[in-house]
Amino acid sequence: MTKAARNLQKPAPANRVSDATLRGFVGYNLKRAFNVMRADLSRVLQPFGLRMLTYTALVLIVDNPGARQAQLADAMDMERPNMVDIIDQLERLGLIVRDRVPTDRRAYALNPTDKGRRVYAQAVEAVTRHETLLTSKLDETTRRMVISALRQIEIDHTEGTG
Amino acid sequence: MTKAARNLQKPAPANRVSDATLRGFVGYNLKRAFNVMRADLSRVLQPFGLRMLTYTALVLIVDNPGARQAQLADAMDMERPNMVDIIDQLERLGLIVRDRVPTDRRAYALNPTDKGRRVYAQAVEAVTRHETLLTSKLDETTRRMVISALRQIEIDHTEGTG
DNA sequence: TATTGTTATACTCTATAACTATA
DNA sequence: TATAGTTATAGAGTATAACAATA
Repeated sequence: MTKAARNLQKPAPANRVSDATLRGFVGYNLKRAFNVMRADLSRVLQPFGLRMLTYTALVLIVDNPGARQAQLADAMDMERPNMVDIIDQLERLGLIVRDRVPTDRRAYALNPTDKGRRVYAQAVEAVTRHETLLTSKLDETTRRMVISALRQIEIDHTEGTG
Repeated sequence: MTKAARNLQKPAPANRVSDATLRGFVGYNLKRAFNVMRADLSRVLQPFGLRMLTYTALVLIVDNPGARQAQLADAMDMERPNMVDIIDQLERLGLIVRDRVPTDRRAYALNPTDKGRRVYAQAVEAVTRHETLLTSKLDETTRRMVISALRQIEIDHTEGTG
């Protein structure tokens, strides 16, 4: 029996599940698009031994040498404890170092290594290609408008909370 | 010492972490907005004993009574094993039932209970209010454009993959 | 007292492999 | 052989509580 023939035998309402109710929400479409993006990004970052968050942290450290973990956690909008493993991994990969801050012996100044800067350049390039594919159906104006709208969603909430 | 005064004493590059490189990517803004949405949605759904995925599944089951788990997993773009716990939870909450399909004893027809339909109505209303707040800075045209663009991102990838 | 980094822990979302009972 | 649901397991991304060292 062909797949089409099989489908015809299935009960009508169960034949194809409709998500029409949910499709009207930005939140639902946001979740779906995010999932697609994350799965694809993971694949792109795998050759570098990176995942989404270690990639993000590496970019922030190269762009902001000397930043502390708490500042990084703040910038990534996450809790401090979750930074520890991320920084551990980047250090183990030899991409960054934890330098002691002489004026505050509680803190670490996070700095990229030469290797870290090289991997940064390669990874950003790979992610840029990934982004191009991801948004291939959007013209530049739409792409910018989406970025702007997503930021509005984020900022809006941040204002209301803290 | 005031917070502003403290900030002035910190080393310049570490003072404020810039994510300018990442902000140019749709992917990064997507992730940030998604995180905000998810945290807020969890709070909204908590009074119903629901989380993001159980809410999604409940809506799909009420809108598509009789659907099987595999179909639901397909609609939610997730692997079948991950549906089990979601359906278990909805069943334990008394919101849905697993009815045996007479013509295929391997499968379950998922159906909402009366309580499930009531919670559905209340939860969708609460999520609608949440969505309104989330997108309060976007006019209706922009909101629709964002939904359309997010869907393009998702569909684009789906075409390339399967 | 407050902050930095840390440990411990738990919850949620996701994926893969392999099993059972059916078909 | 293939499919529906399941079990077991692992990897990511989150959050909270509490601690030691330092400010």
